[in-house]
Amino acid sequence: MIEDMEEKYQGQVTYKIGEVAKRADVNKETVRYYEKRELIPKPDRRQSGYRIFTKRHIDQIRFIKRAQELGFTLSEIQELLELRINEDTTCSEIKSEAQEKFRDVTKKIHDLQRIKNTLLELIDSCVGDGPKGDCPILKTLKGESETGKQLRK
Amino acid sequence: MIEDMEEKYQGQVTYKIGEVAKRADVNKETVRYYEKRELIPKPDRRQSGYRIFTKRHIDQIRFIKRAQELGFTLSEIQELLELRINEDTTCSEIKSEAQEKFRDVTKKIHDLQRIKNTLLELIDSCVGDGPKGDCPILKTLKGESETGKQLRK
DNA sequence: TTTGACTCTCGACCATGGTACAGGGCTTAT
DNA sequence: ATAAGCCCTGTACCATGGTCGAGAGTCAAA
Repeated sequence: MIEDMEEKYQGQVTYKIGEVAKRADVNKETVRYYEKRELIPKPDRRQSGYRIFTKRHIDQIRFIKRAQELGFTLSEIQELLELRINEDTTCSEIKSEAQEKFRDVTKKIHDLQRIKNTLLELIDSCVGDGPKGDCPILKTLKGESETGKQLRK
Repeated sequence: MIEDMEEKYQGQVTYKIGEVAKRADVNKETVRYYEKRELIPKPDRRQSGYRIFTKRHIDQIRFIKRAQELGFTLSEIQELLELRINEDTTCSEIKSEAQEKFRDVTKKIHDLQRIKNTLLELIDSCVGDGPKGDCPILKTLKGESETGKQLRK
């Protein structure tokens, strides 16, 4: 057991939380939050209680951020990280996670496309003058028109 | 002032919350939630405290559900409903709300499309055999490859 | 009249991804 | 040695859109 954690990092570059946050471009609170959610390895502590971070931590936070940009949720990222840690994990398992996400995203685009088309129809159907009484958009939302029927899945 | 609300609805079709929920295809709790959020008019009460709903309420909940399908949030729907109530509201105001939503949706589709393309690139770059050590997907997430640079906005 | 199904309120809880204190304790440069 | 500027924990809070349960009261059919 190493008692003095500060000794363990002699000669290594370490970071305090503020530095980590800046380098990974996140909020300090976010770093603590990721630690709590076990998305990054639990950092050692100085005797004062200060967290001792290394480059690994920064890299991992960046990893998380990139995966988020790809639409992975934090829970999914957690799975991804577990795969990464597990020695037996194969490339194909990671690939299939990515494929599943791809399918999710594809579906989401489809749904939005449907919504977009309906909105467009509504907008086109509305001349845009006169009082709201005759507004075809409201009529559709009320379920009074033909177009409205398409809204129901 | 009407003291006996039950009298007020003599000869009219009224509904209790369970019936409303069934007809509008939502949870009873959702109906109460909408009332609390002022998305539906406050129903009168019987002497027992039971809510008295009419067809108007059911229609309005359906309106809300349709608007949700179009990607409006409850807050936006609230605005829409306020427009509807306001006598001075014109058709063109409603139209421009719809247009704004259309722009939102279009942007969201764009973002997702970007994500989808990146995922596809990643998937294609990975042969899918061998250990995870060389997995190009992980490498990209780690920021080790060229593709990774595209991930950063 | 009894009994089962319904309704009431109120507060807590769910997931998601954080943010914002308060009230302390360190650290570091001057 | 002192003060600014870090860091710590813990808790509460933000938006979003609900859901659930407890404990009590009501309604309606047999």
